[in-house]
Amino acid sequence: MPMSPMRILTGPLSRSMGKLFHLFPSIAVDLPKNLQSPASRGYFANPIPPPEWVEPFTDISTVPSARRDFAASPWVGHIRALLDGSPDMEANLHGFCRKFMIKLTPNFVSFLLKGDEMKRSSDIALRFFRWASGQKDYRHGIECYVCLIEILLACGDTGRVKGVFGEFRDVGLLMTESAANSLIRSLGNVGMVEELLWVWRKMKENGIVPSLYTYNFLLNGLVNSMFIDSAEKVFEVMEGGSISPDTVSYNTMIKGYCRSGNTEKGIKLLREMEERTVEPDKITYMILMQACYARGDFDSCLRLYHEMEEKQLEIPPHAYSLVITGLCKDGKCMEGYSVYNSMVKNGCKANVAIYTALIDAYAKCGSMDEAMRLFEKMKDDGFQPDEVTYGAVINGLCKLGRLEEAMFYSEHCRDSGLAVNPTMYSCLIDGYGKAGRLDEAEKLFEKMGEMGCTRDSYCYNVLMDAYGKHGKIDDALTLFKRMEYEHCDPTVYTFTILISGLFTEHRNEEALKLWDVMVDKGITPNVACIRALSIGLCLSGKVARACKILDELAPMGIIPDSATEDMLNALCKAGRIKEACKLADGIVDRGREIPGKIRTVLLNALRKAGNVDLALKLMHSKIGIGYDRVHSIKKRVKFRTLLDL
DNA sequence: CTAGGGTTAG
Repeated sequence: MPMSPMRILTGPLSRSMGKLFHLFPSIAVDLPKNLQSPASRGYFANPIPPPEWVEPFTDISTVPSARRDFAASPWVGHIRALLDGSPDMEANLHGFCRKFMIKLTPNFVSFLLKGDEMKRSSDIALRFFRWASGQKDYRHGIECYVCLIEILLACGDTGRVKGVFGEFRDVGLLMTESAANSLIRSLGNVGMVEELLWVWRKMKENGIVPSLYTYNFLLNGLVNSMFIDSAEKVFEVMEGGSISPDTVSYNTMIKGYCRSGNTEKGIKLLREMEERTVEPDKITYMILMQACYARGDFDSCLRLYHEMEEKQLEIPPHAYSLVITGLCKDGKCMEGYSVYNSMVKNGCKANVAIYTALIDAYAKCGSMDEAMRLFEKMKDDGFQPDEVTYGAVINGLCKLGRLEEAMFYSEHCRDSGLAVNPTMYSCLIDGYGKAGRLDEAEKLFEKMGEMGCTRDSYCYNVLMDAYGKHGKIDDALTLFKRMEYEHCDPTVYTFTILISGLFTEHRNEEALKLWDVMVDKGITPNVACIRALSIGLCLSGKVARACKILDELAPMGIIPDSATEDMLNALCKAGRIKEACKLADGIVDRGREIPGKIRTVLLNALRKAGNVDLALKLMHSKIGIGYDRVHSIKKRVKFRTLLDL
């Protein structure tokens, strides 16, 4: 009986067969039917042999030597193709291994677990793992558990990891250095500290000395789970031991401090690095710069960038992004532009966001022409402006009242296939509204709907504001109803606009009703909203009522700190000094503020309102002073006496 | 091993 080609593959000739396939791919045609079209035998989901069939022979030198035998085996491609997650997967694997007399080893199983098909689905990995453990004369090695755990972790499948890890712990395999390092790294990355520490203990028990890498993985694990104190302790152990912390250890600790909101401590550690001659690298600076940026501390961000420059470190593109956008947000467009220039000089390409930030900053500081020049420049540089860029341009133009140009760019934006978004519409509506061109504002508001653009609360708010500011509060109220009808949730701004508008029309009761509606909806009033209400009430002579409502806010955890000042300012400005004094006395009587502070506030309010005489009178009197230190007597003169004197 | 896409509105 002639030897079947199938048998050749199972024997020691398999490797030479592999070479033959590479040199003469046409040989594959001569293979028995079950290998050419394995689907017909139920082995493969895909009738076309997978690329692995030939791929391992193309460049064997790239395969690590420990794995070379597997990678070079021609049936590896087939067995991988069997890992398809089909219901017959286990049966197919079983059939294939039997037919080719493939003996499973932990080394081979872990090799297969490292394949790409496993990364796609943790289910397949787990099923393969389970199938293998049921095979005769086979027991999983520690590397198999490590691979499986890493796959499950990569899939974010923490629940199943816990199960598999428990099993792994119970099996009682001997811990190895590489297994410990892999596990500490991967468990650390997802913050499974309990399991990580078990591995650490096992490692120590088995006399494995942790390396610098092991320590760094441990630090990273602790930091990722926000165990900063523990990380600090480990770090101290390193400092006192034979393995000194390196740049990575410092970077990890700095990341930890930054993540816990302690950027200052992170910067302090950077200085310590310098003292101990551990060189900070670009990653050190990136961690710190990002932390500073996230906090809005753009000055520190810039300082760190300059330090990087001085140290002649390679500056990553993202660092430029942070510095430029930071400067732009601070309104320092010139400085931002100068950093942009150094970026270009260093061979870094800008991007849409950097251009957008610069355009926005120039527009906001009044250099609209410079902003438009950058807008053209970015296009010359090969960047297509996006919705945000158009948003910045349109906003800038609207704020300057250059509405026709703003409209032109919104059309231009649509013509370039970009959506005109609610942000742009709200800018335009606001622009027309502020210019008193209510018809056009309304038209745009309706057009949005026709264009299929969903209106957000901003769009309603700006139109409502326009109505309110032009004496059309009833139109604003109608729009408010429509907003509710169209399922758009009002915000604190919506209520502020309506409350101010109603007070302007002396419709106090309605304003107060809306305030209650707002509070009932669970919307927390902000400073502007409180100001609208308190000033509105004060000016309509209801000072006591204003004070009462403000007092009611305290139990809700809202401290209206500038409300007193706002009210006194409003009353003084309206020349209603008597009421202002009464209010000042009332606040002191309630014990809400110390008399000295109220005295200063009232004095400033009088001064601001141009009432110099009374301001001077107050300044030279003892009015409002609560405690006479010299005579140790409690003594307070009512503010009301200011007018009686 | 440690860092990695921001930017627009009242």
